Amino acid sequence: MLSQKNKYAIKALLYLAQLPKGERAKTADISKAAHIPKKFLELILLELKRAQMVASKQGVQGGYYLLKKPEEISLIDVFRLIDGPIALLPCASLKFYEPCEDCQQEEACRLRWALIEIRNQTLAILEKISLKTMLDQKTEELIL
Amino acid sequence: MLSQKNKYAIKALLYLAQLPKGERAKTADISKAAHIPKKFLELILLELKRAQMVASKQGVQGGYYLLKKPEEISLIDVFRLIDGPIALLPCASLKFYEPCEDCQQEEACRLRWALIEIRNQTLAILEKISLKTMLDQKTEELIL
DNA sequence: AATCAAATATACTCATTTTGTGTAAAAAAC
DNA sequence: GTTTTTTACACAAAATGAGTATATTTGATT
Repeated sequence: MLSQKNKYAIKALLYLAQLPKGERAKTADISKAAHIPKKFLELILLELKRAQMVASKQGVQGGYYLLKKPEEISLIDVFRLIDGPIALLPCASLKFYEPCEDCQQEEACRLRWALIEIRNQTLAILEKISLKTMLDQKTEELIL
Repeated sequence: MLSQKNKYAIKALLYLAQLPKGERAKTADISKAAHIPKKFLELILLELKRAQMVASKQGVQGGYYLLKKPEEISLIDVFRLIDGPIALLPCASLKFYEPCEDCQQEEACRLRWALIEIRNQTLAILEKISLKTMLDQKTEELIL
């Protein structure tokens, strides 16, 4: 499951992505528009800033803005930044690999095989979905 | 991420799936073989039993055994039973649907669209992986 | 029927993570 | 130099995860 924080992060990024070129948004505005607790949002935006996804100006006309194009920020980047590994267990993770404590012979672990398969497929999906993709989506395309 | 419990559940099921026809396994054996705390395992097996995946006999020659064929139990069944929804948010879930509290117009939520897309793809993968699939896997097939 | 191994049920503990809030300082604009 | 906004750090409440403890029930074997 997506953490609340991750959900907030994506919503905030989507908000920034919709901003007219050159404009900035203050946390108060994002907070109100996306229903995100203001102080919590500030924390999240800082993380996004450290990851070079957004930038900010302080002061009266300040605020946050995207540092990359909407098509250059994909869900996978946000997920990894906020929630960490994509894989369902660390032993199957690409970027956050850690062996299982008890695992005797990792190579032979049936579960790990399955989880790596799942991870590979998930990566492929997540890479494809960018902020732009999300904004361009039409209701009709949705198959529920 | 997969909960520890879910991981244990799958490992226990794999163990049962490898058992010679007609044999039963006691919790102590599964616990030892798969490195699962015995009491915790009993809890998990009970859940699997209520879900009709396994059955048990009490008494001296008792133990647990699979109630279905290995090809009839897929990861999706176990995941849903133990960890709940597959979707990354409840608003995108098929079996555990719940609207977001703050969501004004769900139909227009960009994030939800993406999450439903992801869920659909994930479901497809998880349905395909059964206990049998996992046991049949060969090391060479693994693309890391 | 007595005994013993094993399953079942319930409640509880403990640690960690998540989700925030509070306070204060620094930066920029005017 | 005052206002507005970001930044930094510390703290706290709440939820969740992981596992334990204890007691009871069931069923096969002797």
